[in-house]
Amino acid sequence: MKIGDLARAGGVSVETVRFYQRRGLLSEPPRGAGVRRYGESDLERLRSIRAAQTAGFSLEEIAVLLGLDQNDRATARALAEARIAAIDEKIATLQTMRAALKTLATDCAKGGEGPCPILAAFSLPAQTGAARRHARSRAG
Amino acid sequence: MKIGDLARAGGVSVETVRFYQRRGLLSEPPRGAGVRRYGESDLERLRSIRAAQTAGFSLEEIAVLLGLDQNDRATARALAEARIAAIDEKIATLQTMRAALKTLATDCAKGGEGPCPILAAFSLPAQTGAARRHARSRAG
DNA sequence: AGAACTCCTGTAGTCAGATACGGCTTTGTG
DNA sequence: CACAAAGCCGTATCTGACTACAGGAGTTCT
Repeated sequence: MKIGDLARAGGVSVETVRFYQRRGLLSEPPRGAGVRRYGESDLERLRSIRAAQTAGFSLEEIAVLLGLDQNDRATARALAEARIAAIDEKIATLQTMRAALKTLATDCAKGGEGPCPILAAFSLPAQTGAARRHARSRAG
Repeated sequence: MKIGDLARAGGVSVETVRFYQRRGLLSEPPRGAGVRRYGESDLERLRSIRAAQTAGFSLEEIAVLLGLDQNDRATARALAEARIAAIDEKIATLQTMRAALKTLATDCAKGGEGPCPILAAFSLPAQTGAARRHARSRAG
C-alpha cells in the first residue's frame, strides 16, 4: 500500500496520515523506490487511533496508550477513568445548558405578550448602530 | 468605570473586554481624557454575553442575538432550538463514548488473565522503538 | 512523449476564543 | 514632581487536530 491507499482504507486524508507520522502515532514504514510502503499492521494501527479518538482520547493520550505495555492495566485504567470523569463533567454541563434553553424556548413558543423570553433571559439591551454594523461585517 | 473595573465586575480579563469590543459585542463607550468610561449598561451587557455563552452560544451567534429586535421571537426561538439540537447530539455522542469506556474499565478492573481489555479494545499493536521515542519527545 | 496523477519535504494557514506583549500615554499616590 | 499602575493600540501567540500549498520527483495512462 502507498500512502493514498492507506489513507482511503483508514478513512482519513493523506495529510492526516503524514500528520500522525510527524506526531509519532504512526511509524514510517520502509520505502520502495523512494515511496513509503505500508502493510496491514499500519492500517490496523491507523484504525486503532481513530477508534481511540472516537472514545474521546486526545492524540496526546493516544500516544501514551500506544507506548504502554499490553499488561499495564493500572495506567490504562487510570486513563480510561480520567476520560470517563471528563465526559461526565461535559455531559452535566450540557444538560444544564439544555434544560435552561428548553425552558426558554417553550416559554417563547407559548406566545403571550411582552418581549421574547429568550432575549429577555439574557437581558440583551439595545446596541448602537456603529457596533451593530461592526458586528454584521465580522459575522458576514 | 474604567476598563479594569468593568473587567473585574464582569469576571473577565481586560484583554477579553477589548476582544469583545473588536468583535462588536461590546460597543466602545465615550471617553474622558482618552480613557474609555463605562456605565452600568455596559456591565449588564457584558454579563449578558457571558450568560449566553454558558448557554452554549458562540460569539457569532451572540452577535446575531444582540442585533435582534426584542420582539423577533421567531429568530430567537430558531437559534435556541438549533442550539438544543446541537447539544442533544453532543450529549448522545458523549454517552456512547462513556458507555464503551465504562465497560472496558470495569472489565479491566475485574482482573483475569490476558492483556488489558482497554488496550485490546483499541487493539493497539506494538510499536517500533524509533516511533516510541519520537512520541515521547513530542508528548513530553 | 506528454498529461495527469501521486508522492516527497517543509512550511504555513485554519478555526474559536481568548491571552500576551511591546511601546507609548494617562492617571493616581506619596 | 517622580514613579508605578493602569489604559491604549496593534500585532503576535496559544491550543488541538488538522488542512493547504509550494515546488520538485517519480509513476501511470494514452
